[in-house]
Formats: sequence, C-alpha cells, structure tokens
Amino acid sequence: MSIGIKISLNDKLYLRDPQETSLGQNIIKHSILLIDEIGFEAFTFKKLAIKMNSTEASVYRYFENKHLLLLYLVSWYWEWVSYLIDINTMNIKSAEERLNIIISTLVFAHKENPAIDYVNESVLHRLIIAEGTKAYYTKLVDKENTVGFFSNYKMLCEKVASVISEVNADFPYPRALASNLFEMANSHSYFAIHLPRLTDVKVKDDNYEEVKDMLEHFTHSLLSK
Amino acid sequence: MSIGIKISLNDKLYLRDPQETSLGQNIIKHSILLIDEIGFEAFTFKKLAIKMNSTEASVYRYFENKHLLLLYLVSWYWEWVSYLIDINTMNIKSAEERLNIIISTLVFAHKENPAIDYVNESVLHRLIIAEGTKAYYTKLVDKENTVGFFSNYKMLCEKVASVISEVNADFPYPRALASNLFEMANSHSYFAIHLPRLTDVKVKDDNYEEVKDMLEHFTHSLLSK
DNA sequence: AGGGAGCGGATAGTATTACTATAATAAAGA
DNA sequence: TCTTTATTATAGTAATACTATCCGCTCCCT
Repeated sequence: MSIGIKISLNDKLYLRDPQETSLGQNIIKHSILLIDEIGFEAFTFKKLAIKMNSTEASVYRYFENKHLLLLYLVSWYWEWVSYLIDINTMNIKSAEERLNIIISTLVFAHKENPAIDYVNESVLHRLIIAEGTKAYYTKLVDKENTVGFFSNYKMLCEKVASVISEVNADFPYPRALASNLFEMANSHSYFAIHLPRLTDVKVKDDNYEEVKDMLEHFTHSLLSK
Repeated sequence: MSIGIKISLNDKLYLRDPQETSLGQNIIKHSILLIDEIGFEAFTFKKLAIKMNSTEASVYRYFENKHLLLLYLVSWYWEWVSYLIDINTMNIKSAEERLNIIISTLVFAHKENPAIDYVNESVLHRLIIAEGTKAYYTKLVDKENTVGFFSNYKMLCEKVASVISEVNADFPYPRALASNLFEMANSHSYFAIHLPRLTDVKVKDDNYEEVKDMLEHFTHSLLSK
C-alpha cells in the first residue's frame, strides 16, 4: 500500500504515465530489478517484457527508449530523496543539524521506509549509485536540459545549497558543494565496494557509516569559519 | 613527431598493441575524434572503420569491443596526466605548491603540449570529461579490476594522495580527496557548460580558471590545520 | 443494450549493432 | 625469393532497437 505520496515528474519523460496503470507500475518495478541485476548496457525492453510477462511493444507504449526510462528512474529517485529530506528536516531549526540530516539521508536512502509499493527503494538506490550518472553524460544533455529533464536534480541541489549558505553565508561554492555531496555519497559507496583504493572509507555488510562520517568531515571543514 | 614518451598500459586491454602499427595508431586517433563527435553510445566499430577507410574486422583485431577501447583511452589519458604531473612537479620542494600544480594539470590538461602525434590530447580531455566514468560504471568492474585495468588510475590516485598527506599528515581521507579532485575537475567542467545550476563556476571560451580556483579553495580549506 | 475509444497482447518486419569466419591480397622479414 | 603475418573484402549470424498492424477486452457514454 502506498502511503499516499505523489512523485511528480516531467511528463515528457514518458509517453504514457506509468504511475497511472498497473502495467506502468509493473514496468517501473521490473525495470528497477532488471537493470540492477544485469546492468544498464545489457538491459533491453525485450528482456524486461519477458521478465514481466508482457511484450516489447507494450513497454514502448510507455517509454520511448531505455535512456528515457533511466532518466525517469533517476528523476524519481531524486524527487524521493527530496521528499525524504523535507520530512527528515522538518521543524529542525539549526542549519548545521539540517545539513547533517541531509547527508545521512543521501547515504542511508536505501534504509528508509518504502514509500511506494511498486518501487523497491533499496534496489533503486543501488541502481542510482551504479548507473545514475549515465542519465546526464549523453550527447543529448543540452536538449534534454532545455525540456526540463534534470529539474528535479537541480532543484534538490538548490535546496541543499540554500542550507549550506545558511550555515556559512560566505562560502563561495554552495551549489558545487551540494552537487558534490550527492556525487560523493554515491561514488564513494561504489568505490568502497568495487575500487577501494580510490577512497579511504570502508563499507561492509551494508554499513555505510564511514561514508557519512567522511561527508560530514568534508562539509564541516569546508564551512567552518 | 612524438617526443619519445612511452605510455605503458595493461596489455590485456587490447588484442594487438595499437601503438606499434600505423593502423593501430589510426584506430586510436579516429576513435578519439569519433567518440567525441557522436558520443560513446552511438559510436560503433563500423562507423569508425568507415571514417578511417578501413574495415570493421580490422578494428576487431585490435580491440575486443568498444568498451575495452574506451578503457584503453581512459587508461592512456590518466597515464598521460600522471606523466604531466611528474614533469610539472619535478624539483618543486614545497608539497603545497606541488598540489597546486597537480590541480592545474588536471584542469588544464587540454592546454598542454601534445605529446604524441596520433593523439589529440585536447579532444581526448573533452572525451574523458564526457565519457570517462562509463569505463568503470559497468557490471564487469570487479573482474576488470582484478586483471588490473584500473591500475593507472589507482596509481595516480595514490601518487596525489601521498602529496596530500605530505601537506597535512593528519588529514584522514587522502585517497578520497585525490579521487574527488579528479572527479570534480571533470564533472564541474562538464556542469559549467551543460548543467550550470549544479555548480558555481563559469567556463567560457575554453577558460577553466574558475574550476581551478574552486579546487584550490576546497583543497586548502580541507587541509588547513 | 449497443457502440466507441482506448489499452494491452500478439505477431511481423526492418535497419542497425556486435560480432565471427574465411578467402584473397599486400607488406614485411628471413 | 620464400614465408609469415597483416590487412582487406566479403559474408553471415544473433541480438538490439525500434515501428506497424491487427485483434480482443474493458471501460464508459448514451
């Protein structure tokens, strides 16, 4: 059962809104599982259709191609994180404390309570860590940016940047620090598992505590006056 | 004319060493230009062969597939940067100064003197900015890491981390800062041009000065005692 | 109750991609 | 010169990334 939150996304991301129908919800559900399982490069609409007992043509009625499906999932993810940040920081007066909560939310997103039944947020988080950047490293960025495909991410960045500026109004790079926190939360979670020599943090048994500690250290060090 | 530097790469990256033959050098040269032009997803060995007046089968004699070709280019790039850092920091005693030179080298790599005639380093730098991370965000990371495909990048990371530790031996995240400098140098150069709301720096007319300033600010702020 | 409209399923078809195989030719080395 | 090896030319296959058409099933409206 959904707890009633509504993730609103740019409606040009899809041909038919997948949140509205059970086939659409199934596409979301199984695409998350399948991309996580075999990786985005090997993922095809055909394989997805077979896995969910539907047809390729039916999937194409919802998404133009797999790149836009990925963009949809990425947008969904950041919108969800944005929602988590809102409820987790609600009524917290101290900007410092809110920033710490933001960092924890980024790193521990996969441990939050599921919000929507057809989305496995924990798997989605792992997928975003491994495939997320492919959504904007493409020859189509500029066109897609114009249409507003990255607005969720940019708005979240802005939201965090404003908290950063609240902590230290003189810090000259609030947006860059914000986007860097998102990137580092994901990349160092990935490095710790797959390329440990590129980082100093360790992740074992799904324990990302050290990633959080590092991001807090970086942030406080950068924002201390 | 080559100035005689030798870029040595893991020999499992290729089937036949492209540096040894003129066909191989042509593959490197034109693949850089073509990937930069149409993007890695649209890039195929067929298109490359047509562009360089050869055949698909000939390209396949040098590289197993386009993913390994990308890995080759990425390794080449980081090895080249590593070489640039070595000569640029040679005989500089102050670790602080060496770290600044490293940052400048990362950001301004495309402005360095060409080292090898069949590699357009300036285009390669742009390619790495836009496509570089795709080399390690793949389902094959663990296997490829075992074979040593990322050792160039990891060694460079270690080299920079040791300078960081020299500047401040108490800083607990030297490797993470090092890899983050590489990532930020590239990602914020990309953001400044394509997704400016994700950063605070501006890049115009090929002037990346502000990226450098930001990285220096971050680094000094993090390493000050 | 009848008639659309629209959804999803089934099937077919096309151009391109990602290769592998093989024979013929050109170049390079002994 | 003979032999090896590299490169080209050509062909072929399975999978990918789609597009198109038709058909049956639910609704929803009247």
